[in-house]
Amino acid sequence: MNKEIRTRIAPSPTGRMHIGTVRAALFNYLYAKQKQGQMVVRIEDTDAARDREEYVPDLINQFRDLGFEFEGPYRQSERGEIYKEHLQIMLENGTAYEAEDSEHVEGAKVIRLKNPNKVVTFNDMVRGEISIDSTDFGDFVLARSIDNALYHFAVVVDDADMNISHVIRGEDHITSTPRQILIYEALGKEIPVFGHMPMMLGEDGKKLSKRHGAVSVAEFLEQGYLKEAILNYLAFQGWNPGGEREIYSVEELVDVFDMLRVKPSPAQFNYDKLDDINRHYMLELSEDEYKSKTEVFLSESLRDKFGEHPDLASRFVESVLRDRVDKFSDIQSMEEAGEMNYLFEAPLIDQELMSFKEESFDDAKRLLTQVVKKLSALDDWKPESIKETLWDWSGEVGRGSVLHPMRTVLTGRAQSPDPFTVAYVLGKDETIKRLTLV
RNA sequence: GGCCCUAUCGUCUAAUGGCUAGGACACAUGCCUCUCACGCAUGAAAUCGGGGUUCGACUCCCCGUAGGGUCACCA
Repeated sequence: MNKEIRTRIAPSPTGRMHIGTVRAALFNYLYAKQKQGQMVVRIEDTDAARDREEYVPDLINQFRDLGFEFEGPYRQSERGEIYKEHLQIMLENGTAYEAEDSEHVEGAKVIRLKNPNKVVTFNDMVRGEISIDSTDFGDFVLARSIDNALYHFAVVVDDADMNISHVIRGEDHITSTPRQILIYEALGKEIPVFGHMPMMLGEDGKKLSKRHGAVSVAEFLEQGYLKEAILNYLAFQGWNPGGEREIYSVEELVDVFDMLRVKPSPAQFNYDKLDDINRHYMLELSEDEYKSKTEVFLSESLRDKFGEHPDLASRFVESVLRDRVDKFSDIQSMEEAGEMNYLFEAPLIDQELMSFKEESFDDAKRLLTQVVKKLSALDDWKPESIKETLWDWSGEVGRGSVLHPMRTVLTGRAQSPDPFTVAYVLGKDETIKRLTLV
């Protein structure tokens, strides 16, 4: 019979959840889920000096919000007794011994492993056979004292106790795997299968850090990336299903995921690619979802205006924002760049800006008078019908001579959406009013 | 430095001994257009180097080189 597949993700509460942790969790989750197994979450908080209690809820809530189902969370800080029992086993069977502590504090003893000094070999799911001589790390310390287990020991005891069948983690743990195998052997526990996924680097190939931009999931979320996009992107860092399709939901990934296709080489983070995938998911958002997420990124005053003019806001979101936004924080940048100023306030007339090429202000004025006349007769106020009304005629008199002044009068900007869209967004009355003002 | 891992377009990657080395992002050009964005089309762009093995190597082996990881009484 097949043993149940159990994986685990074991973060330390030393900061907000790192995007790399999310990726590790995702791979563990996909693997377990696909095999009808279970992923357990364990908080590794045995380092009182660096751990901060305040990060624990963030870690757990983040996993939940991202949609991972898991067992736990367990906390190492609550498992001292179990470590103690196992330490005793090793002390008794001679695989560990007490030794003088390095600070030579009176009466203090640390517990060290009695290293068999041999070549340890294991079969890594992504890299194949790896052999390392354990002599390299000597009789390393397992615990500061019988009541104070250290990382490597706690991890092994926990993984064994929680029946973890597959340890999927970052490549930075490769060289510590033999140490842990030694502990499994000393304890007489079954050794799990290891799989070391490649590191995720920053865009310059260096370790992903603050200076590359966002590094915690929270930051990505705050920038307006959708969690579906983040997860989809992360799945493709170091893995892919082999085809040319790149958009997969987590549910779909569960079906196609394959640990054996995980690449051994490190991947560099690429914000442009993330943006592209995010845009894809944003396009799938309903009008209401899109609009309410948009409002979060608006200034208070503009948000109020949106509230006062819900129809105009909806038209703007659907016909302007949809095409121009990769992530919701782009909306913030757009507002700051003044790209939304024209929505609720007519821009000042700028004769120079209004003039198309070498044409005069009076030419423009004369043409706009005709635009007003044509549009006034239009009842079906849609971008397509507005365009239809002006298209052929403007072609005859010079398209730029008509559209350029029209657009600049409406928006006050050298660059903006096309005049048909803008007119539609502003509404018939406001459009006519602005065009007449000239 | 010792040990370990890795190496295909700028980036993410496909091709698990057999095609003109494929796709996506980014980039460039063109089309759409008064501008910007979207969209569409086209293009440029890679097997780190050297030896083997083989009828045949991106693919397997060895040596270099480069990058990364790890060497705690941190996790």
